Amino acid sequence: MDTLSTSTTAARAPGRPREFEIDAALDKAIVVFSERGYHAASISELKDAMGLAAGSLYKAFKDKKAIFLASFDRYKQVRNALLEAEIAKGENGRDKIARVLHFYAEASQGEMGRRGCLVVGTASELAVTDIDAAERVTRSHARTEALMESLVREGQADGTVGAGIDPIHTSKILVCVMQGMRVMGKTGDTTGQAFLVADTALRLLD
Amino acid sequence: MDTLSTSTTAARAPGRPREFEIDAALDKAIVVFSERGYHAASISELKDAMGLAAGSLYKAFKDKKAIFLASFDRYKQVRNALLEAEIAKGENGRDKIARVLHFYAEASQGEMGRRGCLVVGTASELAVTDIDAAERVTRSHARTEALMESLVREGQADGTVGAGIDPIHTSKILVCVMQGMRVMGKTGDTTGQAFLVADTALRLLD
DNA sequence: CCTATTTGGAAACGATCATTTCCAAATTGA
DNA sequence: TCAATTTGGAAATGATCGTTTCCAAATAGG
Repeated sequence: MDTLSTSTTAARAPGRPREFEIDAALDKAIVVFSERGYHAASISELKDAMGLAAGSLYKAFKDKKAIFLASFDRYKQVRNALLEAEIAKGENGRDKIARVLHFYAEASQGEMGRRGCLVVGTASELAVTDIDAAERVTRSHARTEALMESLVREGQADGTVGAGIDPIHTSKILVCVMQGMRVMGKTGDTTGQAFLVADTALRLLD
Repeated sequence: MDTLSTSTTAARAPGRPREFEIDAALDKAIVVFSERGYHAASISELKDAMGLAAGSLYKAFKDKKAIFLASFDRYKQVRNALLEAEIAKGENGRDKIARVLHFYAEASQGEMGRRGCLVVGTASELAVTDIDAAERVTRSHARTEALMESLVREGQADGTVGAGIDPIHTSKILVCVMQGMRVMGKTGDTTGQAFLVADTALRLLD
């Protein structure tokens, strides 16, 4: 609701001021939702992780689903910011694509890998039964696909990606590879394998 | 437990005989678990879908988790049989790999796509918190990876797959692509796209 | 026919779930 | 200083969950 006012110096609303930061609390909720899933994450667990009383939770959010959707949006915002910072370091189209793949490979390993991707988890557990969750997943996939397509075209323009490949088909398979890496990361096989997958995927750009 | 005795003509156990077939009931449970997930699938929902009373369910299975694991094992058995039948139709290594990718592409579309893959769902929802589920997911991934690796080597031997590619790296990325297709299928985008991904993935074999 | 054993199925069970209620505390505007 | 408003937090609420209990029905062995 008033997420915007946290970044401005707006006149404070009447009443006792909130004693916790919404975004910091959501960052804790993201961990719980990611590794336990939506249904297994109880309010009791969430409030403990977020350091809040149940009453305070329900004053900040309408219900459990609202907590989840806010966590999802926060997750996407944070991850997108990190991803774009990584892409900005790239020198050309191919290098930028490699950085995206490595970004996902990194997230698919160790503790973060076992924790899992909130988008993949939402697609698996909620997309069929909840339209709001499904819309967010669809939007996320579409955005990632559009990003990859633009990077492929950038690579073709600067000569680092083969002129003969199809940007649309290639962006679709790259998104599949990234989602698949996150699935594999949940059972955390031996470290380093995700980077092998990422580097092998680059062959699709030749 | 006595899954074996159903296929033999063993002397019947004492007591009233079971009036339903375990495998047929599990096939119904697979649908519920796949599209709702483990935690959202209630016993009430499962017994309705399986056409059983709760009491009968608990005489056939120890608890909800046992129903799930039996469903998972049944799912893998059925899908593996179908997949191997499809592979058997292939004329060479590359053709067999194409058939595997198309098998997953087909499953990633329409109603079956929305229903989802029980392996992917289990990886997302249960792998972190349940060791029995995690072991099954890991075993499934390992098996699929070994299968793809053998097909890559077969293709290299018969000349339909490039001699220079790494069978291990390539099998890993192919598994990622297949898992990723199943994730994308949950939000069921426009039909036919999964097959484009499958065909594009074949470029990894050149 | 009799006992032992197992199933089918309805009803009951305690536990846990998401959510609400209630009251003291903290703030704003008048 | 005095309403009005909002939060923090503990306790209570009703619903639903997974599971068990209970009894009639159906089989096998003797």
